[in-house]
Amino acid sequence: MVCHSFEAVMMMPITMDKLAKQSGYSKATVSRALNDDPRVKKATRQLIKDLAAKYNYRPHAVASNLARRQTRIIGLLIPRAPRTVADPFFLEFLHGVNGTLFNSGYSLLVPQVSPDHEQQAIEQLIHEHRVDGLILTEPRIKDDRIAALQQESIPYVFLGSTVEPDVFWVDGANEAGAYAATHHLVELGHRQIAVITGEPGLISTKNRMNGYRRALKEVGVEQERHWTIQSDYTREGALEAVCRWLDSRDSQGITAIFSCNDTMAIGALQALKRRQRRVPEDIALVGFDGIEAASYVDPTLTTVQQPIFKLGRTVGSQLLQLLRGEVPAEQQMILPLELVVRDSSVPRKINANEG
Amino acid sequence: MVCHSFEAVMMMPITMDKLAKQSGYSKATVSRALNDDPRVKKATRQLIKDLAAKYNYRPHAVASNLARRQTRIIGLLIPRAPRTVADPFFLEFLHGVNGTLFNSGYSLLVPQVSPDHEQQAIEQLIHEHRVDGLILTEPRIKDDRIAALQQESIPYVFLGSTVEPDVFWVDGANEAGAYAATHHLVELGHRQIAVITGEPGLISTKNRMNGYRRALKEVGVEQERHWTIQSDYTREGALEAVCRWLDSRDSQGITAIFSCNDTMAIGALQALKRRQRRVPEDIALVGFDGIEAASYVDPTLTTVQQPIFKLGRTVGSQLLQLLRGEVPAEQQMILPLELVVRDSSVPRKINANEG
DNA sequence: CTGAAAGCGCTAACAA
DNA sequence: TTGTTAGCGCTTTCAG
Repeated sequence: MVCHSFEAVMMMPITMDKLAKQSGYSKATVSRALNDDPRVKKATRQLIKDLAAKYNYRPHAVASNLARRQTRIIGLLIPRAPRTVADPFFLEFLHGVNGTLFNSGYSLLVPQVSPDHEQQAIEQLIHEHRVDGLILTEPRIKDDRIAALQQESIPYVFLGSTVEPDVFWVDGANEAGAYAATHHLVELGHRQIAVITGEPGLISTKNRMNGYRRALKEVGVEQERHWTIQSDYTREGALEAVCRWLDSRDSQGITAIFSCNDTMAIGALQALKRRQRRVPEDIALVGFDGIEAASYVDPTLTTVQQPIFKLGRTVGSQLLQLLRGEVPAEQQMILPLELVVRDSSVPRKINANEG
Repeated sequence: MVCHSFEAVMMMPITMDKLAKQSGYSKATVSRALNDDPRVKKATRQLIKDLAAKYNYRPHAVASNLARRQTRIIGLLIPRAPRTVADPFFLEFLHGVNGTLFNSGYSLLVPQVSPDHEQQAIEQLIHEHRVDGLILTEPRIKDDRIAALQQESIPYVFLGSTVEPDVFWVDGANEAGAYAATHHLVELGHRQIAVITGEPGLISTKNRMNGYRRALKEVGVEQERHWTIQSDYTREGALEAVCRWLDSRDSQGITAIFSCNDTMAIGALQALKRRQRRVPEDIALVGFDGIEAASYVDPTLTTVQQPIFKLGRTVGSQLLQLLRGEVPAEQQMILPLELVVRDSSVPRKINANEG
């Protein structure tokens, strides 16, 4: 009994053994019938299935998994502190992944990995046979996880492009998206455009910075050192960093900000309000990701919309293919992004958008 | 092999059998040693553990679970469409639950249950031995799930109070919280206070409505029929419902709104903006839950703060106790809530809060 | 303190 | 088309 306070006196759930006895067939045939093995005669299968239904039989998932050498569980490793599963981007992503996998009978395991033990946690998940596959996020420029994973015989897919070749990944078009965002500001006449960066070392951060720089270079502007507001992809982090930046000389002359994600852009919005800067009149602001909150903060946030949910679905189905032993048509997939212009970059009267 | 493209030629992971052979002890002793059974001699245990470390041995979780008749997986059933795992409240709750359980070696399984198949999904999870315990949310006034669960010998805990006695649950003080929120509006001089309701049939909705009505009655105000804006706990739903309501005669004379959750309050905020009503000058607004967004929407949202994360932790630890066969000190727990006054109810100049 | 042996409930060769 | 027979890798009596 799992638990004393629950040891009700109930009939044991019926097992395949009993079902075999009852039906007069062998365990093997019962197993085949229930798994729709074409070798068993249609009539037999029907008979067995009816009996199973009658007895309300359910296969014991753990036993079946042991015999099949699988778990039907996928591990999803999401970013480490200070970010959490409560980051809206990852929630939506998780939702997409979960939908796809659950429909194929897989469940998601979301370990809480402490910052320093990620490597060890991965190894443990794999070696203890807790998962059939892994989804990893936020590849880093120098990413130890990949070398380690390549030692293992387990399929895995990254959310985000990797430096290493031969890795399956799905990503949004970060460089192009950041370019579009910055270019949008340039077209509005801005030249002195600051940037709020995410965690350094992440490939996504690098790609977005590259897009930002390309848009500036294109019009002959070189990014200045003090245009960079270093932050960590969190709202709190950006709120503080932007406040400090506004109080310093670094912010002089700046007329626009590109934020590497929406969460930080929302923090920036708060900082700008505190310091009495009007958005977009004093400083225009563009975010990245397209989380839901971007559409209802005030002013509404111009952003680069990622197909977050679809990223989740795509990652999920790539992994499913690998699990089935298929070779996905594409090893790497880049999904297009779309600039959504709202009030934080274009004053309301011009912008047709509704709040 | 799980997957052809991954059938690398790697050494099979070492099993307990080999470990036994290597150490010269039997499988039984090895198992005991690794599980810290006090019966094995200290020296032996050390020897075996060292060997295990040397060979980088990991117990096979599935095999161990089969023998132990457990899964170390907890099912978490969250609300059905139109709400999703992406609801900020549930994300934070999930985070709390996950933290507690993961530390004790449990993982969370979050099935995507289609609206009509919830009952069936629960039964399946249990009968297929996929989970050791369940966490359920949003008990309903007439809740079929409970009768069904009582047939099963599996521990479960609800987030939210139930009508049925003998059920383990953890809840915030909904009635008192709603009372405090409404009373706050009353104290500000409001008398015609509308309410945005969540899904009918949910106990939480009922409790919050009761608190709202009590605060009104206390000052001799009887709730009018047209003060009720029926919605569904979603932002989109509330946005539309409030727009319609504002366009109708029902809204005449109303000076304040109590929303049964923050997500809908944010929708209401959008609706009020669209219809050019100032908040709080024309209409004051109070939400419920205390999701993060409440602190950064404009105006910032007065709300009843639930200890969301703590609710998750508490539910998790109640369940853990049940799983260990212990009897929790309290079968039902009500956590206190706190009114957080922000700009949506009290004009900025009066309210000391910072944006 | 340790070992032998019997499962846990299902799947999968291999035979028939 | 079906049955027999071994497992999957670990835990757990029951003996010693």
